[in-house]
Amino acid sequence: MPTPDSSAAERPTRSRNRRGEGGRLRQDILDAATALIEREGGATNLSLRQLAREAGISAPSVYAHFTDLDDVVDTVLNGFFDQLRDAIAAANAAEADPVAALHAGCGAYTRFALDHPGRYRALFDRRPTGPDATPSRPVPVRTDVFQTLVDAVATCAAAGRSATTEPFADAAAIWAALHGAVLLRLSVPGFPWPDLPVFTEALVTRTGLITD
Amino acid sequence: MPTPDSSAAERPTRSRNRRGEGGRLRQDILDAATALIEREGGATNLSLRQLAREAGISAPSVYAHFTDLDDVVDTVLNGFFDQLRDAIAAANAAEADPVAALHAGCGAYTRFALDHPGRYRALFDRRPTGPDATPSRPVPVRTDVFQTLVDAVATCAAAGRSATTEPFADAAAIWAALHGAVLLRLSVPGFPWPDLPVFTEALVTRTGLITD
DNA sequence: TGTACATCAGTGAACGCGCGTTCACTGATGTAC
DNA sequence: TGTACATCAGTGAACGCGCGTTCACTGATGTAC
Repeated sequence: MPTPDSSAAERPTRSRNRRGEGGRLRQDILDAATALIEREGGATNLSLRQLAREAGISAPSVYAHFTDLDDVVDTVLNGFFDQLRDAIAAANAAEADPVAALHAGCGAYTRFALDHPGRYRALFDRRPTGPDATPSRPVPVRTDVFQTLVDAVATCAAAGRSATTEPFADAAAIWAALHGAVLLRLSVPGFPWPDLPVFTEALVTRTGLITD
Repeated sequence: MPTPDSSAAERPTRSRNRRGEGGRLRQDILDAATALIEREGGATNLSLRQLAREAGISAPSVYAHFTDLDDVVDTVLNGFFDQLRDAIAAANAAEADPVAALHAGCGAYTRFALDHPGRYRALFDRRPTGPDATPSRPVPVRTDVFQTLVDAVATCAAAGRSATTEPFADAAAIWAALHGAVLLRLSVPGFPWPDLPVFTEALVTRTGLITD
């Protein structure tokens, strides 16, 4: 019995798709990218060869389905944004009371981030596209995800449950607070952070000027 | 007149230090790292050769003063933490009124972040050091910087100007909100963010349960 | 004052590596006759 | 039903590049005599 050849792990292990089913590799590549982003804690430093290895194919095979590594990442990130938006919307819709709905949506937001830290980081880890900077990552942050939050705050205000006079600004404040709360937890893991749900609820109540 | 040789730009241009002044290169390397981090918007992807190019020296020269690229980055980041802490402390100390002092400190925090986005990102852009992850960046976040904030909140509470019953937790909430506010601005530059000073003040007032 | 020498600051070439991308190719699968 | 062929999914080798790190070196500066 020969010792396992470590370079064999680099060889494609995947069995080929049947004719007409070549499109399945596309999904496999996206799944591999997701797994890799989650494992690496972000999309920075992701390489095409690493992705191919994860998917069990050779590097050039990626080009049959995507123009670029950026193309893969763009597609994956858009899927993440959809997942996040859907999670928030579902949590929101499950509560009849407007304040409970707001809290539920925000809770879903932070839960998504802490359950999938790599995904969450990848969504917001953009380099500035300044004059000198390389335009490496063109996908903008999908601000439609944020709209759910504005609506939830506005609904609270309409029901007389929030003292806000500027739902947009206050929703932005909540968003910022949620973002900071989860990112700091990820960046400073050794810190004695308070319990997240309690923390989030207090934060939303105060920042959103929620009243009983 | 020969056309400028583009590879000549890669050649070291720096004039050598005199004997006994070799330590000056150390500072030049740190300055180059700072410039590069600021220009690149973070310390991720910083390379030793790029650093040497920026400093006008050859790559191996770095080893005379640092064990590693990580060693350079660690040193620079610790300096950034000092700058941030000093900026907050100075703003804090300039105000006699405890609430004004808290606001001033928080204002200094967000100003530092937006004035030096690359520096700020570098401070908090840590990859998780999980089982599979490479332990590439060992510098922990310097939480002593955060202590200033806890003290400022506690001082407000002692003066009866904050309704907080948990200064630590509420200071953590303020920190998270500040962090999110600046990072989201950097990550989502196209968004119609409210004016930062106003935003920050409202955020601190609400999250810190500040009273008049 | 002159000179041989030690030291110091830093260089340049070289190594092996992983990368993105290209190109000609292979061989299994399905199809036309 | 059998067979020649087109297509499709994917490979493997090769390229030039930037990287971290090593090593022997160079040549200016200071020092001992």
